[in-house]
Amino acid sequence: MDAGQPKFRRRKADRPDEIVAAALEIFAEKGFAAARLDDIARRAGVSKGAVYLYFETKEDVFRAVVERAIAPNLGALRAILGAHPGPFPDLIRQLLGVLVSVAGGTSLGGVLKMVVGEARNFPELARIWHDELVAQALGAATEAIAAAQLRGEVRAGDPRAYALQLVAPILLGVLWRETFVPVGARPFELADLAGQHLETFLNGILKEGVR
Amino acid sequence: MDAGQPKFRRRKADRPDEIVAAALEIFAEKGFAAARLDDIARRAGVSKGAVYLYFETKEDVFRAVVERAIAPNLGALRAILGAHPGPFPDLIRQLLGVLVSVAGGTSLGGVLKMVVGEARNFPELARIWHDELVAQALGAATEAIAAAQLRGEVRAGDPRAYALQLVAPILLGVLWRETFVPVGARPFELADLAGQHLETFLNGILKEGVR
DNA sequence: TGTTAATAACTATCCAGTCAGTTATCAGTG
DNA sequence: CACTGATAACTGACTGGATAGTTATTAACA
Repeated sequence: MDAGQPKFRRRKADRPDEIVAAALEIFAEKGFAAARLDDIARRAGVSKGAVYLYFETKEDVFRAVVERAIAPNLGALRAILGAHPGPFPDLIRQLLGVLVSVAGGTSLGGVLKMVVGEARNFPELARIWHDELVAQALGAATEAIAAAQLRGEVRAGDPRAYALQLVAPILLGVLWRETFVPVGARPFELADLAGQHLETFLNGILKEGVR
Repeated sequence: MDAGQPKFRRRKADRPDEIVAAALEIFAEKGFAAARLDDIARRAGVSKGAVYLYFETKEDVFRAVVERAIAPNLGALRAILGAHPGPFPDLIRQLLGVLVSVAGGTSLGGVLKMVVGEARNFPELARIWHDELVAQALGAATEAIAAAQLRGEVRAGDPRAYALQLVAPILLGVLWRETFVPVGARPFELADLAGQHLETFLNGILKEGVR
């Protein structure tokens, strides 16, 4: 036939990333079980057979997606903690800022949904996410809060719970966007939400007279 | 053969509820797609065929589960709003108390997971949950906060965002329990979390001098 | 022209939904 | 009270369709 375009290109180096990226979209849309490997392959511009050149099983693809989503987020977290801590309110402001930009700019929402939805079916993945990302982020925030308590900036109370309170509205806003906005709910503007929450949270957690 | 125990009992009246209860457990564990109707039937103490005497399709069973989970929660919500509002902090305290007891005593967590995880596959169900429960609860809290702002009790700011901030830590605590506790994470004691959050939130949202 | 990335058609399996047959239950009868 | 249909709740084996995973073959490209 005509030799216009070749039927496919051999691009061994790029395929795995492309497949994982496509899989992220499909998994985030449908969940693990309802996602068809054929769809993932098609979205990656490849045949199903090609997926099996790079991954053993569907579960393997899922694993790659979840693990890949950890690295950049962990990077952002480290970037904050690596910087000099500064006064407590600044640190919190920075943390929320990064959380918002990560939530807005990456597929955190989709992955969050996946992890929540498939935790029971893939406990090792939930564990990986917990151990390598969530627990570390929460732990870092917890330590920062505990340190501020020692310095007398922050009220008494469980610092780990304070850390959860800190991130909860943003994460719930993300889940809201993923879950209810597609069926017509009014979204929460994450930046505004974060701004207001920052005010309220600091106001609520700082000791009298520190402000 | 021996006439010891009959192979089954005819209990038409009780079956639907039993099936829905069993389905809730299985769906909450595995999600919609990965749940086998055979498992649901077995857990309900019945054969798969019997399920189809009472429900048209698997989706129909899922619908029943999600809808059934709305009623009691809506009831609890109405109970609060029906009572005289009282001063703002009392209302908030009450709201959080009910949220915690609902979260602890019912399968809110499992259903929450299901709705989040399957929203894209079942938009009508996400819509039902949003319209009939979530939006109403959030709307009610929003109104209460807006009213308190008018009375000068509460700071300026978006009342809807305040409402989200109010419930976020509890809901995230529930999702934490469902997602990460099974893989070894330390749980958040919901009652303690709510107590601390109540303090922080009120402290952060009330105008100076109101306390 | 040899190597191998990639395809496309195939197989095996799993499971939602069906249905013919079985059995609990009960009203009616002797 | 014992027996007997009649009824319909219930079972379990079956089917059809969908899809995870395999493989024989093709074609890119060095």
